[in-house]
Amino acid sequence: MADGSTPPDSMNTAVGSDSEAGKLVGSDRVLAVLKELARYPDGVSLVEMTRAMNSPKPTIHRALTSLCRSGLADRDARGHYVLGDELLRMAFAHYDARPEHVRLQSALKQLAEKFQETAHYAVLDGREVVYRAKVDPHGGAVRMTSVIGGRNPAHCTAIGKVLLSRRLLTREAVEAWVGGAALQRRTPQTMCTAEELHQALEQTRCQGFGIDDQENEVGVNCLAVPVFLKSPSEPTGAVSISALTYRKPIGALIASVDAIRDVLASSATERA
Amino acid sequence: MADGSTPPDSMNTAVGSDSEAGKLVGSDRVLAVLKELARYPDGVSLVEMTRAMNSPKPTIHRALTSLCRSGLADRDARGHYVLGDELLRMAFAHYDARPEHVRLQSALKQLAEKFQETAHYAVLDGREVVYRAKVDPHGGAVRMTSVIGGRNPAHCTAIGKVLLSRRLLTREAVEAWVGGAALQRRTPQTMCTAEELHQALEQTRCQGFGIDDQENEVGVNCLAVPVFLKSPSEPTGAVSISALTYRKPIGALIASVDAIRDVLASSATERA
DNA sequence: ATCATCATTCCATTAATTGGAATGCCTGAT
DNA sequence: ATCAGGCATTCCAATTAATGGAATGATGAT
Repeated sequence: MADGSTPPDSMNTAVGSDSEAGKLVGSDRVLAVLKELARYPDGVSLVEMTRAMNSPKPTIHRALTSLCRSGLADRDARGHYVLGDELLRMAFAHYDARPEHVRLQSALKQLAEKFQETAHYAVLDGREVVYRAKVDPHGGAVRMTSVIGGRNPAHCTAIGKVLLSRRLLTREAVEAWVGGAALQRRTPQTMCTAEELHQALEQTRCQGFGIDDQENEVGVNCLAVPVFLKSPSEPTGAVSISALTYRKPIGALIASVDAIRDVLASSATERA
Repeated sequence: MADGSTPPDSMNTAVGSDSEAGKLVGSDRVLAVLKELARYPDGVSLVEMTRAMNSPKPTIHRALTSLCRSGLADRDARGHYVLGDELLRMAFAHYDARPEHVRLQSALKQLAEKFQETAHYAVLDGREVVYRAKVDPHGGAVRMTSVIGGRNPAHCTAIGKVLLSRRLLTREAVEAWVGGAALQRRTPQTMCTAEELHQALEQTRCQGFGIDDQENEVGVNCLAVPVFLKSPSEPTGAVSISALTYRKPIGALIASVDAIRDVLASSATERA
């Protein structure tokens, strides 16, 4: 079983391919160690970390010592380094206090419970969406792998499409946004050309909600409606319901769109 | 409304009284900036941070730049610095992956739903308990202010008492643990002497669960049962239900203890 | 008892941090 | 349009801390 440590893969948005990075120094290296440390929920020994960062042992040792001193890291019973309570407290407290979350948490819970599916809130950041809040339903045997702070390409998610639909009004705008690089294909359904995307955005604009019919992951579909936290015209982000296709096909989600809007409306006024 | 920024108070376990700390340097200062940054959910400007840390502007600027470079901090629309998506992703992903959490998350959800009260999992760390997982019930008008990674004195919490009851077997042991410093009084009910505490631990040992009858906060009571994640004899931590006294007095909690144990037992076997 | 592995400490060299001061940039007032 | 004030950003020489190869403890397995 999970004895020692689990050096996982699959992470990171773009920048830091930790291992062989261009030799970071000083504080940057300490921060890189912190980020690497987060990848080992079971803890990691100094030598393992040394290998992962391929840096001399004393350097890593100092970095870890520094992290421990500030409470951002801790050592478990076996002497392995793990993320510290202080870091977790920091992150969760900050998260709980963020205005967008306090205003959406209850709505997301209601949605997750009502539909027994995962509810997300996410914002647009360039060509990707960033998940800012997430509520899982209760009993679910399967769980979404999404994580707060995690990302997905905007063009193949319901949230991305509904947010893009209000920004990319013309075919030219869509083409400019798509830019040189082709859109990543995630599934056979993914829309990978500016033309397809433009069509989809037109439709999204008309109906006022975005859908993702297994365009990001086979077997999962999604419906998203925009959320206006600041301006009444510019959405700050969008809320989505992600469902397993076999249990709740995209048609069922579309049929529920009014119910979703009701939940959002009622828990918005609740605070207003 | 929440225009600028909100420099809060009330935090930290012991060590870093940020503001006038003994002039940290190098990476330590960067980490201190990171911790301070977490206190401003609405973001903070460079000068504000400069004041908060009372350090020269360029230094803080470099620290923040460094944090941004690694994704641990970001800048919002107004140019204010906030905790970065990367930090949140890190913390939440790490949290989700921790063995103790994957094994308890579902049980806590069931407890929170069943009793419509907040369920916690916490471990003992010296004279305090550290909350490691938390699930709030749905509709609740009031919410516990506890945060994951947060702490409370062990002697006035149900979790602390049930865990201590298995470690401090004799009156002498209790006295040694209490040590010189008197136990902090949180409410009129708080047990502040070794004698009182020893009595309470005796009873806790007999009944196999710990209670906190408004000993930590007036109007809130709590019941905790130990959890054995590793060894079958030494508890790794404890799970508690925290309830508002007027809604569910301590007697009601005690009456529910078997139901609580059932939930824990069933979701333990579920994974075994 | 011996060996292997890992954590920790040492210290001269090296290279990065430091912070006072100057500059650039934006916003709002006149 | 112009100016003032507040803020972010950049400069640079002196200083100070980080660096890492090597030595030393600590720990546990054979």
